[in-house]
Amino acid sequence: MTTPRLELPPRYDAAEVEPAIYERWLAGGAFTPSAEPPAGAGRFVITMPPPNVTGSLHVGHALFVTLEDMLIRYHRMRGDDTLWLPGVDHASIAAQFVLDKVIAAEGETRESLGRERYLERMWRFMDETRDVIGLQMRRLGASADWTRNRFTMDPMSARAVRTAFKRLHDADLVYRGEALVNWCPRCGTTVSDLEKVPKEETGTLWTIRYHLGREDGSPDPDRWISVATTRPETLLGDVAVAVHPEDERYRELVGREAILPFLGRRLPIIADEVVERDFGTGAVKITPAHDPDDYELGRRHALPAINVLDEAARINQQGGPFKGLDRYEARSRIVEQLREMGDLEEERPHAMVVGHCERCGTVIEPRLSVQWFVRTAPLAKRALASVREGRTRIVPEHFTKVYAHWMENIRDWAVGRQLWWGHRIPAWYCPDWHITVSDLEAGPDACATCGRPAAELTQETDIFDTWFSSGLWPFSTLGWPDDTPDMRRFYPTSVMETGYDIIFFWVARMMMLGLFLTDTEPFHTVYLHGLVRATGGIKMSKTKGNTADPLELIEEIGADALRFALTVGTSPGADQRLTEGKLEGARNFTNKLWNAARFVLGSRPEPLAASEGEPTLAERWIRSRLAEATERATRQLDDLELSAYAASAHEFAWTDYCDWYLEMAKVDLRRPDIGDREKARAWRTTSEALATMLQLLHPIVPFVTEEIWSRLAAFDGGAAARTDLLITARWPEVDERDMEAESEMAVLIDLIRGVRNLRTESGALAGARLPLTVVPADVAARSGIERGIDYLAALARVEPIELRAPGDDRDPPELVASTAGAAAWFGGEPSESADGASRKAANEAHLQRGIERLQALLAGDFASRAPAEVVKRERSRLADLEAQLRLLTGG
RNA sequence: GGGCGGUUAGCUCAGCUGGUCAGAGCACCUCGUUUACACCGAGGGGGUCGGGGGUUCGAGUCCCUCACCGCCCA
Repeated sequence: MTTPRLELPPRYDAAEVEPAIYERWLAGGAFTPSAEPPAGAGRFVITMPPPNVTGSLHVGHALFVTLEDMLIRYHRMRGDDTLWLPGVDHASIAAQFVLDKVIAAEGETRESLGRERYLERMWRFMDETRDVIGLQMRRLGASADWTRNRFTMDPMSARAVRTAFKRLHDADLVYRGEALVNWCPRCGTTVSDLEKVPKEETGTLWTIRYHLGREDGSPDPDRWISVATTRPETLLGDVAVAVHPEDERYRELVGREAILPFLGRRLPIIADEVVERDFGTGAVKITPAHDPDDYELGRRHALPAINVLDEAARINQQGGPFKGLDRYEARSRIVEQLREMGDLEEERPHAMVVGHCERCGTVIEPRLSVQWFVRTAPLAKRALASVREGRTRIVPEHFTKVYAHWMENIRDWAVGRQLWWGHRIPAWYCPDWHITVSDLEAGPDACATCGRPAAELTQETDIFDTWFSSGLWPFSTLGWPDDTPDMRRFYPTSVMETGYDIIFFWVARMMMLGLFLTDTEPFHTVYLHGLVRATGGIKMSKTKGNTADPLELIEEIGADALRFALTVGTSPGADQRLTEGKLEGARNFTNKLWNAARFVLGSRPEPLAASEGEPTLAERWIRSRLAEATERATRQLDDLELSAYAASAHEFAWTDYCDWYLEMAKVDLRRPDIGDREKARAWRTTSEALATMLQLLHPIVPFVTEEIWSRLAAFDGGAAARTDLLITARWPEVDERDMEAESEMAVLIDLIRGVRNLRTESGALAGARLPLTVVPADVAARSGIERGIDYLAALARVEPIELRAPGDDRDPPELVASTAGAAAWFGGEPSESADGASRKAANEAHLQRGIERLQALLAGDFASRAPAEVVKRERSRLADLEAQLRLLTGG
């Protein structure tokens, strides 16, 4: 019999294989849902969290692509009507930041170009960038429907944004008002809390004397109240001094006035419970226009708010002598002059947290301005109820608390941004400042209030916060507000998979807007992944420092390995560290699969006869294990236990299939007396089990499984239904288990392990074939061992084997392998090693301890109070241990 | 200040509704070139599950408390 030699290299080369496989999937149209939904199918839809258009693939993207792709591939194989809709986000502030740098190199600025030309330039820039990240995602194997690729600045999205705003406005959920916002003086816009990065810094805490006012309003040179501040320049906007109502030091001063240095403004001294008595002097200056806490306090006490900074954070005309100075310049001048005046009481280093602009690093300035707001309370109420009542489930569950806490304390949402790149707020002002909101692309015909013609109206210059358009993502991408076929077919979506760090900024907004606008939860499950932390990186990519570049990793170890490593390491809601060890292990796994296939393909009998005969124990066993593995994988994927799925599939492939089954299959295939038909059957089992295993593994390691699948299809003349691509193959059905085969094999595996162990203990040569005596515990064990005796001989390297009657344990030597199903020892010249006796003693002691523990347990309340089933299990464990001990001691 | 997590083998982490749950991978030690794979195979050592209380017949698993670490919100 000739075994055909295959042209497969012994090492799997992912870089060689992967690109071609992706092309095959694309060419097969595998990513796009069929024109008509399959009859009777379930539905599974994910709208991909749109990455920033200016970004490039990082390891966080790699994680989400992997997790979503895994779910999508699984459901596609299940036969569900499956859609994974990709897209990119226009990222106003990030895009402007990047473009500003580009045009700076060309000697231009935003202002020099003007809004219109700047936006034209931006659109050209978008032509270069908008597809980049999608193309990078394909390297990971993302099986997204690129025919439905969306962009948050598409006309489709623009219309959804206008419509959403109009509907919110019509429902009185939108207003224009004054509020304190995070202002980036360099970017010239409001930024959200998300875009404000807190950094710990050592600043200075200055203590300043505010002299008390006399009757005539002049400062009393001898009496003052001291306030502490880290931002002295804001004193120009001070309107009061506050103390705690129960602070004895200041009680008598409450109700009096202090005089603001430089400007002579009269500041009432007021009492409020929010003042921290232990901080600084216990008296604080109140600057409502430049501090969030002061703003709140100012509202409670009906104080005015005086804005002293302009858009570039320079002191404005309110700042008297300091007008025109930059905030930091003003700070030092003010400190200097206070010192000269003798009113600088103290100056000391102070650890504090300062908010910086995520984009440009500039210190964020709280600034009072007029903004568009969405009234969130009614929206949040519904969004909270959806989660509370289980219509949308958050995974992991404990994030429900985080979500609820935020929804319960929600603040109105400032949706305007003072930027150019984005969706312009569709509000128009007439000369009398009447506001008209329109969802028409061309804007309103006339003022809704006074009827002035469109020509007299001017549109709001602010644009929307980028999160406003991404908040509409699950439905704007499907054609909302139109009643499109996609809306009807794919909405609401199924799982929103994203990072926990944007639960408020994105998930919460999608919930609120989705419920309000579509009257249904936009998804039934929110799966929150964690962050991928820094890594040492894989050996060969040290140039990048400690950031792992997914594209480099894919080059080195393959997309499958990267996917596998990321998945095994992930746990919903928790961060992970991507280590070199994990990456290597994952690469080794793809190589293991490759080599298992190499063995199967290489051992195909030539020619391949028709199958005949009853399956061997190994065949029955692997089929049963496969049934169990299928059941498990199905349940884990259904339950979103993605890391557990990857781990169990790995375990099955490596341990059950490769280590045990293939080794036993070798025994079956190489039986000297085997007929062609029997051999064909045995081989087909290896190949069919491999095929099923590939199906189970495909969602996590799609490339290598597809590659093997195609080679198997080309090579396996007999197997049907394997001609198509694996990506569109059906997920395996769960077969019946064969419990007899499984329990017989369990005894056998246990015994083989025991004998291998005995070999080490007795110091026998690893390669030497030794005679073995086996004493089964009972008849069932004996029949299993008998059936698998050739496996025992081969895998434990023993022969001949004397298989005795159950319980026939005459003349055991010192060293005995003792397992639950059988005892065994080497026959012939018992090779006694030096530590044999102590080994035996240790084993005896171990068994003895176990027995005593169980005896004590069963003698106590346990026997009467624990469930019968549990007691029974412990009793049989005890019996097992006792039997093992008897064999070991020869009595 | 409020809230939410975490603390399990040298490292990275699993352990669902309390009852083989003390595990996996890597690392480590010993052996091994049997024709899929040394990116491999066989065997092995290693943890009083952060500390202390409590509930229970029984607790990494529930409750209380303390310590340390992290994140979010203010």
